Amino acid sequence: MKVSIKDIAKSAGVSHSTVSRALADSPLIAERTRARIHRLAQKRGYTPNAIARGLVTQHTRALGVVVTSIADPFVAEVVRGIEEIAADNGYRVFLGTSHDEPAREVNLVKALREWRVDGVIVASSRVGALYQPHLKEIGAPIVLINNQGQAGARAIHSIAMDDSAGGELATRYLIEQGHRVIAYLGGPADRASHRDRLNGYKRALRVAKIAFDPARVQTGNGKVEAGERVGELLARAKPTAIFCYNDITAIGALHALKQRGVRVPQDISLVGYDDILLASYVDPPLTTIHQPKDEMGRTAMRMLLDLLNGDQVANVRVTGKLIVRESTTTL
Amino acid sequence: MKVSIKDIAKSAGVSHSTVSRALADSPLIAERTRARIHRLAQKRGYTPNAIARGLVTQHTRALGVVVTSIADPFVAEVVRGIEEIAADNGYRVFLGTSHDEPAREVNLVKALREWRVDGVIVASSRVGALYQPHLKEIGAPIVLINNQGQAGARAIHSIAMDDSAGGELATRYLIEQGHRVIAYLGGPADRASHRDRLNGYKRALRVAKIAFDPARVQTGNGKVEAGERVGELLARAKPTAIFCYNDITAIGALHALKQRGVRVPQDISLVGYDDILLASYVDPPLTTIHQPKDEMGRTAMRMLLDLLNGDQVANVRVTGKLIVRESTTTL
DNA sequence: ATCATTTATGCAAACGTGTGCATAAAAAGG
DNA sequence: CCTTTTTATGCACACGTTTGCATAAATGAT
Repeated sequence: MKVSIKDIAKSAGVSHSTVSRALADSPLIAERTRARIHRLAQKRGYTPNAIARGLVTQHTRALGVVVTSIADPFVAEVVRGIEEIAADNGYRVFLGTSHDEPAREVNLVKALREWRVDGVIVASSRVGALYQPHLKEIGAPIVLINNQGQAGARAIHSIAMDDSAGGELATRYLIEQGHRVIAYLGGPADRASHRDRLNGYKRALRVAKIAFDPARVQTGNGKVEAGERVGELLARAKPTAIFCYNDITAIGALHALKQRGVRVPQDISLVGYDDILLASYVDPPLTTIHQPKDEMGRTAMRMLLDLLNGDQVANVRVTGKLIVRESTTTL
Repeated sequence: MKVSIKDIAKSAGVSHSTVSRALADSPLIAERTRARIHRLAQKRGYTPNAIARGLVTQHTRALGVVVTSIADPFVAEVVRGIEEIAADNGYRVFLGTSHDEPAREVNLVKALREWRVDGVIVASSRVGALYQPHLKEIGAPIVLINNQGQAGARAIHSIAMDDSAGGELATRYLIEQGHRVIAYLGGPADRASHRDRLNGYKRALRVAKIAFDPARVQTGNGKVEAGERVGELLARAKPTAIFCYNDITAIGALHALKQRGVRVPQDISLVGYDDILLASYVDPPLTTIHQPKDEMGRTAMRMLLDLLNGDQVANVRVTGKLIVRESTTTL
């Protein structure tokens, strides 16, 4: 049986309110008794009960963090950033993974409501149709990371990568290296990040007055297989450079190209996206767009803290940085 | 303001106890009122307050999961497994990361006590000297994953990789491929997993009647840099094969070898450990020891469930599987 | 119709804290 | 020394549930 505030009150011969105040270092309590009670609590190994405290104070100092899959390295980095700042500010993190399964999603939201979390951060690649309405019912501030939500969803705070800018950055770099026939080996057609990166790609072409050719674009699933299907794109578009939806896709492409004897970057330049750990260790190391993952987590958490503090916060849009490695060369 | 059990009691014209029982589908309540109350609760958007419930029932259905770093792909997979089973059984997971920093560790343990979690899973590469005694104070069942705890620490449940068997497995394989001069590019000297893998390495040599030569062993930090220092080992021991502490180290070695024109596996064979995702996508893909990461997480969680259920549980020891890829060849 | 059961509901205490208000004790002011 | 102010403590209620026990209503048995 855990020792409670009443137990130590009895030992000290005071009321439990005095103990409560003493432990909270309230100025109402005489220094002598305060010290005495602290010592006693220490000796008895007293630990305050966050449950009981939460019940009366009406806040829990607990946060919900919901992600699709913690096994995704991108997500893991983000969560790392969140947890770091949360811990530093005395908040606890409830982790929930949805795996994009509706059943798990509703379960998760229910749990967060039941626990009366003070705030929520969602780092879900897809904030489902089902999800969004449920979310606001939680009745706590919410920060979305990289949400795919339509712009219409206001009153919800978010921090997002500027995928459009990233796509443009990557493409412009290739153009500056002298490339003119640049292909885009994209991701899932229904994903906003894919569409935005594609838009950036188009914009860069437009600026450079290069005509956009749909034959130079191919969609994929964002996994290795998508990259391994680079052959079709090659045959159709005969590009000198390929901008890939993400590093994983680029690595798949690298694999396929190597097998058919196409050298990277001598024969073809390759640009990825995300800058996952892997990117610097494949051969050749990938030129890519770096996403500041843990920094995004930290920023999201800081936004949430401001929100909890009642402050106004502006949505944040971060731009990726181009990391030039050895998978690209001048033409 | 959230709607409470009393609010809907008032609407229904019954006492709050009746509502409580009705919502819990107690047989004490007449079917008619039960249904009526359920409808009402639904309409008013009632969500039970887990805090209040926890206070009276004395259990929270919340678990603490403490890890060193969620950004470690190994850990992430384990956590994924834990979370999956936990969620399926109606348990919530508090995630805490220690980063091997004592200050964070004590903070974490304190938080877990305060929250009165029902159980704890620790997947920390190092369960510090500081840590262990604090842990038992939590007063909840604990399952350790891959704990470095000395065997003396009984009454604590654990699931662990048999690192010794894994080290032997890897080394034996290299021997079977005809290698005789095999080096071990190890991890941190104070880590049990390092020592165990080293022991396995030695045992395999002994069985094959190959003399153990300390010059063929080098410690590292388990990160890429450790692998990049493979040059020293090469110069000193001139091995035909290297068994690496983990895949990350192996990848670093791969890099360094490539830079100095040493071909893998033609000139030297390389074996990793862990089978992280990365392992199959580097060039050449790594031969390695596969650790069933998410399965370990699931098993740990099931052990904890048994413990919570008052059942007796036996410690588990799992053995890794050898995955042969292209970084090794016969001599 | 009367009493004994069964069934359905309400009462009240408990979980461990925080906190406004009352009050006792001590200090200050005259 | 008496009143006023300050200082330190206790009382009691609240937070939202669950649950043992009492009780009222309904049913059944005779």
